[in-house]
Amino acid sequence: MESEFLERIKLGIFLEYNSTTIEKKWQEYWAKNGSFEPTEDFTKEKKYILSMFPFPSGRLHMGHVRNYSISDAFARYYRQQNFNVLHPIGFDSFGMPAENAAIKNGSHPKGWTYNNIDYMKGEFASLGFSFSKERELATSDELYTKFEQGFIIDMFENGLLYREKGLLNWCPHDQTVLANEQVVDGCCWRCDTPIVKKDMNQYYFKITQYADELLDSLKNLDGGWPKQVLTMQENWIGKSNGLEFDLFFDESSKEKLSNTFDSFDVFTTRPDTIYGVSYTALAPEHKIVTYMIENNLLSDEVIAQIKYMTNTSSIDRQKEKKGIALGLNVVHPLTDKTVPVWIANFVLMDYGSGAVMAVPAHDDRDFDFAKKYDLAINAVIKPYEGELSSDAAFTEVGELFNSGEFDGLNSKKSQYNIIKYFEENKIGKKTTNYRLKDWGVSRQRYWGAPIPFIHCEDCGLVMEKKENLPIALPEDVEITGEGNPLDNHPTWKHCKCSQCGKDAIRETDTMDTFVESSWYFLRFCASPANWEKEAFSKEQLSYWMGVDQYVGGIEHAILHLLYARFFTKVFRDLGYLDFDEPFDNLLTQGMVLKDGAKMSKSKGNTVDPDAIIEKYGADTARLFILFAAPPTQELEWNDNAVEGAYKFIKRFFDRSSNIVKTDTIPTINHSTLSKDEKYARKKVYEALVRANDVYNEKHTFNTLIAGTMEAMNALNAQTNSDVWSEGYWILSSIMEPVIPHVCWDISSEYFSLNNLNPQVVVDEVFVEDSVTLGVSINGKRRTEIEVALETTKEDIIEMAKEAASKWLEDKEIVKEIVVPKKLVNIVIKG
RNA sequence: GCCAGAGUGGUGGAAUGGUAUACACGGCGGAUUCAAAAUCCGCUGUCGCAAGACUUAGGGGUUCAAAUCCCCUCUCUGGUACCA
Repeated sequence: MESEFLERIKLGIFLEYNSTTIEKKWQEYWAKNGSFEPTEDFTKEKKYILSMFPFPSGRLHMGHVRNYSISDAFARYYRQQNFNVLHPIGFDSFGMPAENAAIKNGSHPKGWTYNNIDYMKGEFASLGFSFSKERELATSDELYTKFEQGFIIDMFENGLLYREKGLLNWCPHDQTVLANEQVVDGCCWRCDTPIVKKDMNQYYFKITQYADELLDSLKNLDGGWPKQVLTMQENWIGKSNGLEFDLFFDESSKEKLSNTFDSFDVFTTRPDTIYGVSYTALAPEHKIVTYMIENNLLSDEVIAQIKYMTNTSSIDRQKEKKGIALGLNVVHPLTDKTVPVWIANFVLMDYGSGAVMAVPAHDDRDFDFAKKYDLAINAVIKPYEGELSSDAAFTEVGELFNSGEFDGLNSKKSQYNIIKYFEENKIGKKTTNYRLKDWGVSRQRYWGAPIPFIHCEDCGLVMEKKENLPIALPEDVEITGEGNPLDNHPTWKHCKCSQCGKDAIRETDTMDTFVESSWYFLRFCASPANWEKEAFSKEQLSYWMGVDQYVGGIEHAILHLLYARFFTKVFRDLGYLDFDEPFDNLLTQGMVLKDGAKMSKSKGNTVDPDAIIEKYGADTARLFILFAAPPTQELEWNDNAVEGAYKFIKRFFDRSSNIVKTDTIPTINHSTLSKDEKYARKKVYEALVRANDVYNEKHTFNTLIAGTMEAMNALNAQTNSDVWSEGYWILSSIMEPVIPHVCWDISSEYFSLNNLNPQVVVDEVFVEDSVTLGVSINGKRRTEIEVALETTKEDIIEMAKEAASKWLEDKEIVKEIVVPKKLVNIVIKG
């Protein structure tokens, strides 16, 4: 008997799949029913599924679609599993592109931003993402600014925010300061302009106070976070242990410096090489150098060279080692020999103390410099095997010599002894240094949250009163690209001192936008009913946090993810919350490529999500994106494969006509089924088993989709309508997180939406009467045998030998191995 | 340089010690059609007429058995980089 659909295929009649109609219908249904709002019933088990929120640039790109397709699959799955799911979205809406657009086309940053947000909300809806609507927010909302400014004040009061003059990274194009984390290869992370150093006042978050904890608690994230990200953060924090000690000038050098300085301190991670010190080097910005310039102790020519060094961008400074002898000497702390003091361009003022001891014999960098300027190279470590070479520095572990009482020690182990010696004689101490710097957060731009401080002539730097928050941006500004619009505004900055009431000046710097993204995930936990009243409550935070699954791009591995961890720890210490880490599990999705390159406007290889939705529908876009590669890998766009995804959905929709309407899963007597029918059931339940595994553990949606396709192929090879119905009951349930619209449509048409629930695995479908075993000779597969399930091991071996007799002639059988239900391996000799 | 990750058909990828190449794309052939699209069916790792042999970047090792574990080399990707 032929099934109805085979008849229809012959006649060319299909169920017409119209993505637009179906998707619109269900999007309206979800919106009307508030289907994706979490409940406030905190007795239910929860899942907090979060994707990194977008900057409202105007339109979604494929990277966004991938990001939210992944998080939406998680959210929808856990909703099916009866969890209380929080899957919120917002917009990281402050930032320079809004101002750049204003400069370019005269729009107001606010209007530009909120227009974009409206458009992008429409795109989210058309993709069927199951975001909570009630909790949508934009970080440029005044309500958001209000609470953020409150936090800033709290942090300032607790010494976690301070203002200081310092050498800053300045982007000449964007006319603003950048954090170290925002300088990429010496250039601005946004516009690629080479950075220059500028001396100015700036606000800093004291992130270095948390350096140790940020590093140590990375190990608690092991397993939940990709290793790569953990390593990147570890390297970024850059903890190193070593010895810090003072180098004292000799008498004549002290005189030259008019006894203003008698020493400077240096840091080394290689105290074992201390006897090999043959020169020392200061950063060109070092205070001793500055003193010498100011007091005319150096020739004009030398001063010009120093100025050149300090004004060179860090990229150029790295090209060639340059040095200047200062004509000063220090005394070696252990040998009392004099050691010359140099300026070297490779010594960085902002690491350690801006001065180093140099051991050319055992450090590549010091070696290059010594060769160039013909300085002494004193070896003090020799290899355990082989000879020391004079052509290169020996940087391995070896045995100490020419090192006084430490001779003969293993260089690695001697570090402890040498540090101990320095400490006992009070000439130095064990120290830890970090690469991590405090986070500079002020920006000289308009479109950001104002820093809520006031400069008063009498009181100095004072905080704004909390009841006056938010300090909102003025709307009547001119954005020209020249200077800081807040500073140029005629009235905005004039205010009264919050302490003495006298006329004062408002701080015109605004905050780095990474401040907003450092706590938005906490704001989402707040019940919208209380949004006006409070930023969030401890009770709500302790229910929803930490984020069970965070999904976003690897490009945020350091910046955002480090700052968000820092804020969480600060908020904990300020008593706002009581956990240590914000994100329990992190999935970093790969980039979307086309023709092997990242999709970008400048390369002209973008694919517009709206166009794909219009042509094929949101379900096709989502299916392709989740099927083409595992989420953590790069995804190569392929128009043909998109077409393939569309065809699968069409087929999936069309064959649903084989379902017999039912409100419960059909009961099937498995033993009465034909071989094809049994096989189809097995494939369906295999897909179910795989689905649970994928959603909970492996996150390889591509294999879940492949499993569904296999099950469809198997269903297609049989005609039992109960098997069809059961198959669809399960497949439309496990595929709902991926292609929600078409699954809801089928489910409502045939199952009264009763199948979008946890599905029970039926074990009987996996029980088989016979099994095919591979037969291998010496591990190489040669043939196969089909055996009944209860066949004894001996019989299996006999059958295998017979089947493989061709390969066994004249051979001695050494061993026979039977792996139940898998294979037989026969080991032969000769 | 250092640190991490990866290398499987023409392509995206599957298999995490047990029948390598699932699923899909592309290609080829067929059915349907006046024709095309759509749809359906079949074939498709390499060499070979076949029997068969070979095949997971390359080399070595462990094991009855390795894409998978270990060692070496190469290549690619990402991060970081004169960090003392």
